[in-house]
Order: sequence, then structure tokens, then C-alpha cells
Amino acid sequence: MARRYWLMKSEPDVYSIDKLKKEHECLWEGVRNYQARNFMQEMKMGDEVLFYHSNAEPSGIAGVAKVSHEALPDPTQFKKASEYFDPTAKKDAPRWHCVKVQFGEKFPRILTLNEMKEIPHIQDMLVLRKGQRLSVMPVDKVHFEYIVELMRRTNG
DNA sequence: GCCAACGTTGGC
DNA sequence: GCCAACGTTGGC
Repeated sequence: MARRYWLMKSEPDVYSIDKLKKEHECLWEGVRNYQARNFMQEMKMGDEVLFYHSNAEPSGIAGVAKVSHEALPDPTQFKKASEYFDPTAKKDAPRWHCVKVQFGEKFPRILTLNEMKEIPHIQDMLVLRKGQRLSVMPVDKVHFEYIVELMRRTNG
């Protein structure tokens, strides 16, 4: 199956692209939405990810990451002390799964949500749909490539 | 901090 | 199965 493309949101106060760059790889734990979880379960090694900073100043796409491990049970669902603890999850029947992602590149600047709204070529992106609150969602290849190219040209 | 747009829960 | 209440997300 062909490589797929995704967008994953993270609040930079919680986990930013700089932190991923430093740690090289991370487990995308804490997703507690079934639709988002299901998308992570579809992810394959090597799939590419737009790393989106949400609830940020400004919000927007901060860079690119790559799926480095396919979905596995989210360990935080079993940890009582975790804010992501889920008492209904059982070890032999985990409810939440998450992938690992690996740092790809950090854009020279954030491609802000406001800018994205002004780019005619990418208006079909799910992330721009009003009321779209998913934290993990698919992205069309053409949109992914358009954004990456745009930000690479932006350097100067 | 506000609040719209969702998703989830639970009473019936 | 309906739907009101509640919780969460995330832009603003």
C-alpha cells in the first residue's frame, strides 16, 4: 500500500516540535478520541505527518515527522497517576492505541492557520473545515507536498 | 476566558 | 434509540 499522509495536533506547551527534535522520537500518547485512534491504527511505518501546534501563538504547522512504529497500546491508559488514565481500559483489552513518530524537519517558521486559510490550493484540507476538532486526521498527498515545498522555499 | 462544535454518557 | 446534560477541543 502506498505511503499515506497525516496531520497530528499537539499543544506546544505539552509537546512541541522542538521537543521532538531533541528527543528524536516519541510515543503519541494521550489521544482519547475514537476517530483519532482509528486513524493511528491505520498508520504504517514511513507514513509522513504534518506536526501541527494547536492552542498556540500562533497555531499552525510547525514541521514534519514520520511514523516510526505502528500502533501499540497507549501505556498511559493504565497509569493511575496519568491525566490520561482510563479506568475502563484493561491490560488484556486496551482501549487506546498510539504510534511512535520520529522527527523529520522543523519548518523555518510556523505556517499559520490564518495563512492556510488564504491558500486556495489547500482549501479542501480537513484541518480547515469549520468545527473540525480532530487531533489526528488524514491529509492528501498533494496538500502535504504543497505545504512542504512552500515552506522549503520560504527559507530566505 | 469565552464559546461553538463536537463527542460521550446515561436516564428513560 | 432518543436526547439532554456534560465534557473536551481549540480558535479567537
